[in-house]
Amino acid sequence: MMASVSSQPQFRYTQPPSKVLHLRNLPWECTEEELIELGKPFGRVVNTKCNVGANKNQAFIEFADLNQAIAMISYYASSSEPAQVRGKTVYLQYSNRQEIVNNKTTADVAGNVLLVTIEGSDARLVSIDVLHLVFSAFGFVHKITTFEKTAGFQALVQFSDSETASSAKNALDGRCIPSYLIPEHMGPCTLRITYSAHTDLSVKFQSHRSRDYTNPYLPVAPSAIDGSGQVSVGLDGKKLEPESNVLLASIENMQYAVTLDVLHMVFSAFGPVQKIAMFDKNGGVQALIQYPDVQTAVVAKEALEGHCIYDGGFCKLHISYSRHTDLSIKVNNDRSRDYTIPNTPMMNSQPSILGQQPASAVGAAAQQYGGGPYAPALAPAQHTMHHQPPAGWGPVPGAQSMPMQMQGHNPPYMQQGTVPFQMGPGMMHGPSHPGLPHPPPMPPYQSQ
DNA sequence: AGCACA
Repeated sequence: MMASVSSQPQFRYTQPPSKVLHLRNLPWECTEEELIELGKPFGRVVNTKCNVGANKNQAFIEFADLNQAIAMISYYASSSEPAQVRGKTVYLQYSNRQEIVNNKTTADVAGNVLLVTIEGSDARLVSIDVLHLVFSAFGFVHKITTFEKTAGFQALVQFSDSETASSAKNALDGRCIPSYLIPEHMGPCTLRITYSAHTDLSVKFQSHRSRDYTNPYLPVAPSAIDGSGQVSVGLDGKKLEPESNVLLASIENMQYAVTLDVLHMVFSAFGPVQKIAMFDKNGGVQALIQYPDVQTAVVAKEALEGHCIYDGGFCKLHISYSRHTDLSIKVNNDRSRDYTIPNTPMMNSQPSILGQQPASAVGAAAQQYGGGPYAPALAPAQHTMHHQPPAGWGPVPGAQSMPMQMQGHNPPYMQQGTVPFQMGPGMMHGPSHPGLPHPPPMPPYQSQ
């Protein structure tokens, strides 16, 4: 006999699982949006096709992953409530196809990330800040990445949700960037917008090509296109970030421990450091460093941005201006310290971490800056985007084993005609001495 | 119940 199934079985059990589901008994003019809504609770719907079949009341839903399709089938297999669209029960089964084939791409499926192509002869002169400004009018922009493709200059703009992204797309697709946001000599820049298949962009650090605005310690550009003074200054990609006496340093590729004292020494090369607060952010370490004045912070930022605390691209600093002006240090510990409080035990808590006191280290390093043995450590890093992971090799003293050179990179810390690496007192040369920094090759302390 | 070429 027949197994006892309900009078209207929603499922056919003979189909092998597929990430494509076949739906039938749909209301007559079911939209793709309704299909997405139906499938959304179970996973990411990457494609749909509706109005298929003889009576145009069938459809397909394709999930990103087979398990998501299984989840939907499984749910409704045991649910007392059948799957419904507009109150009408729809019947689900695995499709006998493995993917929906149509001329639609993910670019037509609404998502929270937009793929923006900037058209125009001067398209690549459009800065990421202008893009941020334009798209922020529709909601909080989480991240932006820009890149050059055969299609031209493109950007991925990430919103919180597809609704916000859709409103931006609807308003901006085919439109030009407002002329007051770009210099007069630039021709019109038209935006062509589709949906991206991305849902969360990977932005490793802030740069002129990519930004992550979800970091609360980074300045946020004006959220509306209001024509105020700030909007015209974003073309160099930097000016929207107001200067501050407090720097936000994030540490990339942190192979070695970077302690509060290391940071204090590095940043003290430019002037008195008043306060430091370290914290973990997005799986990395960041620190806020407070100077008494903006000028000192500017000098420190300019000198340190993109430089590495340790050789071999380790512990690369990315520095921006914080919106803070005075840090609130509640307790002095190994993560936060207020150096302006006279009776505070500063180095005492970790008496022997440093080979040298910061001041002497700075003095010793000062003469070396620009070509001496210590210079490599904080030379400008040119490969800011894609460092090779250092697995398998350690920084070994001696020119014969410069790993980045061996990998065919132009080692950013190498300076022509100089001995690339020499050991010095207190120098860091491998993971066996974590916490020992290079003396920072900084300009001498300037008190003004 | 049924599975498409836009």
